[in-house]
Amino acid sequence: MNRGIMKFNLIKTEKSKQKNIQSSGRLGELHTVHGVVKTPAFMNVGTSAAIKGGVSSHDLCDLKCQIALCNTYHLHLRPGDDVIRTMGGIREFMGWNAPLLTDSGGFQIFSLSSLRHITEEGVHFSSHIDGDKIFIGPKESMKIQSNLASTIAMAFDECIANPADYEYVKISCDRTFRWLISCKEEMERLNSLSDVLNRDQALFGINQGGIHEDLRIKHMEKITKLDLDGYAIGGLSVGESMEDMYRIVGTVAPCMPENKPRYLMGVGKPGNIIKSVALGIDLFDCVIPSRNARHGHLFTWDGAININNAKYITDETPIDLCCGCFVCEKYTRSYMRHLFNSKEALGMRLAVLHNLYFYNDLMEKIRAAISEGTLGDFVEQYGEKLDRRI
RNA sequence: GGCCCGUUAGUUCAGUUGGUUAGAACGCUAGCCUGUCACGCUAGAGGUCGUGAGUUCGAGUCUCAUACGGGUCG
Repeated sequence: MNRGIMKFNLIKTEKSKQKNIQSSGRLGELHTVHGVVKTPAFMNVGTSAAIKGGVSSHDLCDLKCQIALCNTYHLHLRPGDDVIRTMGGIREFMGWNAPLLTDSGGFQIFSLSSLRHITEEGVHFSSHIDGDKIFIGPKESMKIQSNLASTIAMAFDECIANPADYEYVKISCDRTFRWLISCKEEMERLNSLSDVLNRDQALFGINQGGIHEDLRIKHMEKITKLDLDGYAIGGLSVGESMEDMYRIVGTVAPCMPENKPRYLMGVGKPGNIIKSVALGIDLFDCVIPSRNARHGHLFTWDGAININNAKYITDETPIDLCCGCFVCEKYTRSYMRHLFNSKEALGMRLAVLHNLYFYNDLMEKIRAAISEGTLGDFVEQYGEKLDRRI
C-alpha cells in the first residue's frame, strides 16, 4: 500500500468542552477511489450483495449511506467471485456507485463452520450451503476480494470467540500476523496485474488478541509497521462482557496510527458506537440495525421499541417523532405493528429502512457533535438511552 | 324416526390395556439478537376434557342418559 491509494484527513474541530471524557472523538474524511466517506461512519451490511429485508442499493442512497459492506465468504460460494468479476465487480453487479468494503471471510469461517481445520496456509472447512470442502487462506481471500473489486479489502484473520485460552490466543495472533504479511504481498501483486478490475484496492489489517491487553498491544504494534491503508479491531463483541470490550478498545485505539482510519468490526448497538467514537474509532459495521429490524426491534431517539407489542395496535404516532425517514413521515406504529403481525414483507422492508436511516443519522449527529466539541454531552445524553428498551 | 361417528387450550388436533401436575402445532403475550446460515431463537399465559349421573381406590379414557354437530337408511 503506501501508494497513496487512500487518504485519510483528520479535520480540526472545536476543542472538547467536556472534562469527563477520554477523547473528543475524531472527525475525518476518507478519500477512496470510489468516493469520500465522512467519518465516524457506519457501513451498511449487505452480506450477499443485498441488505436483508428487501433493501436495494438504490434505497441506500436515500438512507444517507456512505459506504456498504459485502462478504467474501458468501459471495465466493454464491454466485462465485469469478461470476462477479465477469459482471464487472461487486459495485457494478449490485448497482452501488460508492465505496464498498469486503470482509475477508475469516469471521464467517470461524462462526459458521463447525468442521474446520486450520493450517499455516489457511483453513479447510465445509460450505454451510452444501457441505462442499473449501479452502481459504490469506492468498485465496485476497484473490476473491480482488475479483470482487471492492474499494477496501480486509485481511484474512482468525476470529476467536471470547473468552479464550491465553496460549491459544497468542499462537493464533502470531499466525494471523503471518497471514497478514501474506495478504499484503498478494494484494500488491494482484493490484499490479494488468487485467485487475480495481488496481487501487486498499487493504486494512485486523488486530487480534482476545481480551488480553498485552497481546493486543503487541499485535497492534507489529501490524502498524506494515503501513496498511487502515486498521481494524477484530475479535470483539464475540462473547466478552461490555466492560472487557471497552477496555480493549480503550487499550488498542491509542496504539493505532493517528493518520489511518480505525475500524471496530461488528459493533454494535447505538450506545456501543457512541462510546467507541469517544475512544477514537472511525468506522463501524453491524447486523443489528437490519437483523433487529426484521424482528420488529426498532430504534428511536428515546430508546428501542418492539413494534410487535400489543400496546401499538392503535398507536397513531410514527415509529419516532424525531426521525426524518420517509417511514416515520408516512406511517403509524399501528400500521407497522399490523404489517409485522400479518407477516407482510413490507413490514420488514420499512423497518430495515427506518433502522438503517437511524444509524446513518446517528453517525451524522455524532459528527456534528464532534465538530462542535460537544461529544461528551452527546455520550451523556444518548450513550445509555438509545440501547434501552422502552 | 332408526343406526353410526364426533365433542379435549382462541383454532386444528394427539392422548396407549383406566394410573402422578392432560400434550403438540398454530395463534396470543413478552424477551433476545453485535466483522448475518437466520421473516430466527427463548420463555410465558391459556383447558373444572359438551352436560348430568354411574362403575372404580382412581375416569379425557368404561357404562347410561342428555345437548349440540356431521353422516347414513326408511
